[in-house]
Amino acid sequence: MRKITSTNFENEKFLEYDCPFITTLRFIGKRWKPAVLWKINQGYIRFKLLKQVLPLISDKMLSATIREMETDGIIQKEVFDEVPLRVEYKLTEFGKELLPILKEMNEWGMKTIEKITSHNKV
Amino acid sequence: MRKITSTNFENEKFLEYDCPFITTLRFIGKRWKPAVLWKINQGYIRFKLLKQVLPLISDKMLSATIREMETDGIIQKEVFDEVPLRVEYKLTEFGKELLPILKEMNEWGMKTIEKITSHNKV
DNA sequence: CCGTATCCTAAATGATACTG
DNA sequence: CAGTATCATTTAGGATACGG
Repeated sequence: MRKITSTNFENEKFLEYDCPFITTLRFIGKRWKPAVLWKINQGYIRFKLLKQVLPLISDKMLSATIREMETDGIIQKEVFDEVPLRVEYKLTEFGKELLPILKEMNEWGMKTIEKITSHNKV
Repeated sequence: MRKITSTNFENEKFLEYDCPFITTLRFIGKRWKPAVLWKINQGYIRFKLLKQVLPLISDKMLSATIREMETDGIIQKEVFDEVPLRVEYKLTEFGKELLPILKEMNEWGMKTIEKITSHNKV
C-alpha cells in the first residue's frame, strides 16, 4: 500500500492512498452522501425535494454534499432558466457505478436498525 | 427519517438516525475500518500482521479501529496466554454480514483507482 | 508482542442568518 | 427556489513516547 501525495483528476485531488476501501470512502464516506445519492436515484432530484425527504440535513450540509459529489463527477446538475429557478440533479454514469455498493449498504443498514431496535425492546 | 436520541445496544450507542446509510457508515465509515476488516477476513488476524499489510496505519489508529469494531460486535478477540503474548481477531457472524458491502467497495475502489491513474497518464 | 496515553492538527458537522 | 457565509463545536486522524 502506498500513500499518494498528489494525484489529480480534472484538477481535483482524488487519491490519498492506493487502497480501494479508502478510495471508496473518499467518495461516499461522509454522513449524507449515500442517502442523498440514493434519493436522487429514486427521483428526488431537486433541492427542495431532497430537503423534504431528508428533513434532518441542514441547508449547508445538503449544499456541500451536492457540490462535492458534483465536483467528483458522481452527479450532474442541470439548470433551467425559469422563474422560479429550477435545478435538477441526476447520477452520472460514473455515479451509477456506485449503486451496487449503495444497495448493499441499504440492505445491511435496514437489517441492522431492525436488529438494534428489537434488541432494545427486550 | 428520525433522529435517535439514545438507542443502546449492549451499552453502546449505535443509532444516531434511523437511516440505513448513516447507520452503515456509523459502523464502517471511518478510514481504516473496511481495510482492516477485509484483511482480518483474509487471514491477517494478528496486530503485527495487520501492521505489515497496512503499513501506513499508525499504532494508535489500528488499535482504535480494532477496539471500536470489537465493541460494535463486528470482530472478536481471542487472547492466548503464551509467551510472547498471542492475540487473534476474527469476524463475528454479525461482522460477516458486512462482507457483501466490502466486496462491492473493493471492486469499485480498484476500478476507480485504475481510472484515475490512467487518466493522469494522458 | 500488543497495545495505551498524551498532545496536537485537520476535517466534518451544525445553527443561524442572509442572497441571487 | 436554490442556495452561500459565518461562526462554533465535535470528531477523526496522526506523531511520538511509554506500559503490560
